[in-house]
Amino acid sequence: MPELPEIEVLRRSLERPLVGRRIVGVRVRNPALREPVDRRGLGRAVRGRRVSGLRRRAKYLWIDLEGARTLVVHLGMSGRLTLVAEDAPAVKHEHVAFRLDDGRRLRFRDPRRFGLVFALPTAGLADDPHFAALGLEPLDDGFDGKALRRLAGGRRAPVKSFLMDARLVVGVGNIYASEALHRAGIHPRRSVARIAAARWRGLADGIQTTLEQAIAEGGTTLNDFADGEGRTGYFQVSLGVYGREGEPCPRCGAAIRRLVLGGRSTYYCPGCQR
DNA sequence: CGTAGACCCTGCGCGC
DNA sequence: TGCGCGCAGGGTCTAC
Repeated sequence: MPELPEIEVLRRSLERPLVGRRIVGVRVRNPALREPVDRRGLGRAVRGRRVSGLRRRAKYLWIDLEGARTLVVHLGMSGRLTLVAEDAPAVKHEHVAFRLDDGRRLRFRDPRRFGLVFALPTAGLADDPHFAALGLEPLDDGFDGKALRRLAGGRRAPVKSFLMDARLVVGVGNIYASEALHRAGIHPRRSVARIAAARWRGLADGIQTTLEQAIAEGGTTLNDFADGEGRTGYFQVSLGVYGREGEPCPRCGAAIRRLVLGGRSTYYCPGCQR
């Protein structure tokens, strides 16, 4: 479900309603996420604290709290974080819920339970194992062709696998890797050892443009992505290749193909991606 | 070291 | 209507 644009859309949608609110209670209905939720630790870290700000790092949402704590949420594949009325009945797979001081509830729902919910001292975020080894943020200054080429030095992996390796570049998942490569005109299986400097520049641009457009369009809603207020995105309409096997390429008209790379479906245009 | 594959889990759509 | 299969936007771990 969620890649960088979806988490960024979520962050922006929750900023207004959450900042200044106090978390008055936490309910963990099922702690069996990708890593077990620490009931006591989570409650102690967040109960009674006011939200001071929301940040995004890679595909993680950082909810900063007064008192130097940060609530970390990762949506995994199927996670959703939405604000609902406090007395709204719990839904299936609502594993964690945060009660707020304004009569609303922040609901974490995640059928596949690949997501994460935990809290840390804010000062310790950078050193936490979840974040210490993360790669470049594509929307930060300094993300350009040069930086990518440097990262690729000595590697031979297919460029799509390279883009999806979070130790190198963060936030680019299965949809946007295919989309950015299509925009840049690079074949997903091309080895990073065989990409010239000018094409690295085009790829860096393609990644940024794709992610920025997706954010502007509210993210991609294939099945059920929605922001914090339940609004769906519409970037799926702008997808050039993802999920479009057999359809004509919007740029050159050739039939889009699907292949499997690293166990993930990969879409590309044989006409304009080399 | 870099890379490929298995695995975690539930739900959905498809063909039969 | 039901069943089995393949597939799904994440990340981590292991074996080579």
